[in-house]
Amino acid sequence: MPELPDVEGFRRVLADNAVRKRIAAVEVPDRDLLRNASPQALGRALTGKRFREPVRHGKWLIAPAGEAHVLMHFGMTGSLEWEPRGPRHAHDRVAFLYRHAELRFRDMRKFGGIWLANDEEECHAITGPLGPDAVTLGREQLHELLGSRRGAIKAALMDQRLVAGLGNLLVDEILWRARLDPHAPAARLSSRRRDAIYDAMRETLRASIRTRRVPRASGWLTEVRDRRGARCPRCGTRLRSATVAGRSTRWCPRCQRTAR
DNA sequence: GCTCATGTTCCCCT
DNA sequence: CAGGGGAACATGAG
Repeated sequence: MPELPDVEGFRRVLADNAVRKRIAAVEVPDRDLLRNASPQALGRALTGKRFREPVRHGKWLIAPAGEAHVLMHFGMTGSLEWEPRGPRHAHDRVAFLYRHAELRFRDMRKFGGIWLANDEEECHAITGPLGPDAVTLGREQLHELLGSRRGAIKAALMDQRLVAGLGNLLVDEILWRARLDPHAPAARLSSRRRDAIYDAMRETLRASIRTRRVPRASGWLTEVRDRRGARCPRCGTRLRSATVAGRSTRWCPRCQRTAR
């Protein structure tokens, strides 16, 4: 699931439940998910400490605790759950134990992970270069970023170094709303087109964050995109399907144009 | 059995 | 250096 709206939801799970409470212990049912620290090192860094206010940047969640920062990335199937102590889910890979509950890092496919950093500099080294977060991105900022970008608009919006937080579903949804072909060259889009992308991004993010995920809502591309022979919710034209920017892509050949 | 999956990284090309 | 394409990672679901 995890795109920006999901991770924003996980940030709230941590912020609403686990912040400022004493971490009693850390348990690691699957150490594969600890990417740069041993279970012992994670336990030493966090036991007896408390998470402070977590920050989300794109699809990364960063929570300071004690002298350390815990970084989480959720890959394709990760999530963060606050649950009473008791039997864990088979895919719980790391558990932060509290007095009466646990914060559980769950991840079926194990593409996600948890990192430990000592300072901000190490955080940046772990996340790699990230563009401005999609939620706080300004209209003019988007225009500037796209202006110097070669290649398809979809590839540009998916590139975390350019804009952080947009994933495959969101980008297809945004381009569908903006009526723009995913293959359209990112640079030299008309100001009208860039405005349409920006407005579609704002609205899609707003609605998705509210539901804590990209909804498969009526009137959205997401509602139909995985059906064979799916039709455009707007005009009924059969959707096109192809790999763009390395990802499965759906778009409407009638309402989404390449033209500037 | 087969294909595909909301992410990232690495390798090889152009 | 910038981008594109493909494979790999691990584990299902249909």
